[in-house]
Amino acid sequence: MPIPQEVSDSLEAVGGVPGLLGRLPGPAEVERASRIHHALSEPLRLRILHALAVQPLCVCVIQEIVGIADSKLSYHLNQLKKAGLIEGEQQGSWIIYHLTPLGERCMGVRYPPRG
Amino acid sequence: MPIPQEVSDSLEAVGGVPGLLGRLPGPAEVERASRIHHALSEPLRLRILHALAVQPLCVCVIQEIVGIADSKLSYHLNQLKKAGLIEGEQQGSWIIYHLTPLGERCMGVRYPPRG
DNA sequence: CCCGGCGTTCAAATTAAATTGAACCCAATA
DNA sequence: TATTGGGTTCAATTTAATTTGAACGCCGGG
Repeated sequence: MPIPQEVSDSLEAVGGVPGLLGRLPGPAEVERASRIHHALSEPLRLRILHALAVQPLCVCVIQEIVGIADSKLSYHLNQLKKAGLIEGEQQGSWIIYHLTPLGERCMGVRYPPRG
Repeated sequence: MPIPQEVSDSLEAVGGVPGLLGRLPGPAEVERASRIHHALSEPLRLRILHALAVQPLCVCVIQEIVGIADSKLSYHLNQLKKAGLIEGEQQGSWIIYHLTPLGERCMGVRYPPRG
């Protein structure tokens, strides 16, 4: 009795472990998704993204919204940028950040409770 | 000239910073989402979820699929469980893990490049 | 009852991420 | 060109997450 019937039966149907392995996404796709999720895994960064989902904002206004030190904010903005979720355009003295298309798609996903 | 026109104009339209703050989700919702994203932020865990999206599996089969030490696997399964993405049912000697409804919804979301 | 397989738990060590404050760069303005 | 406001960068520290291996608990078969 190697493994439970319930498992081995359906595992047969997909070609065993090798068959199942063949159905999994490749490393590149998995790592891309994990990087995006990691960027989204901090409340502070989610809050920034929600604000930018309303409209583009310069750093000083984002700072008012989240209420943290400059360098900390800059760090998190950079994390979001590296993940491809936001971009910043220089406008004179200011840098105006906005969501990228990827960022917008991410903000469209919701995780309601008991789901 | 406090902040850029482009920003201040649209900011006016939503009621300034206070108005924008009112549009943001509350802390509970944000923290819930961040916990889910954190669980999804590791390639190993994503791989496990993809496998479970094909069919329920006992730990020993998951172990074959991901090829890591038992205790490490157990740690990551527990992270996924705590995030509400998977559940395990004891079947005799084995524990069979499966996606929760939330887990299934999460696996339906994709992040293709250049999006 | 004892033993082996299946999986979890625990504490210690490692590694990764976030925070902090000072220094810095750049553009605008006097 | 000196100065100020807006943001970033850097190195050092702190904190959080992951890894590792040994010990443990549970169930089922001799």
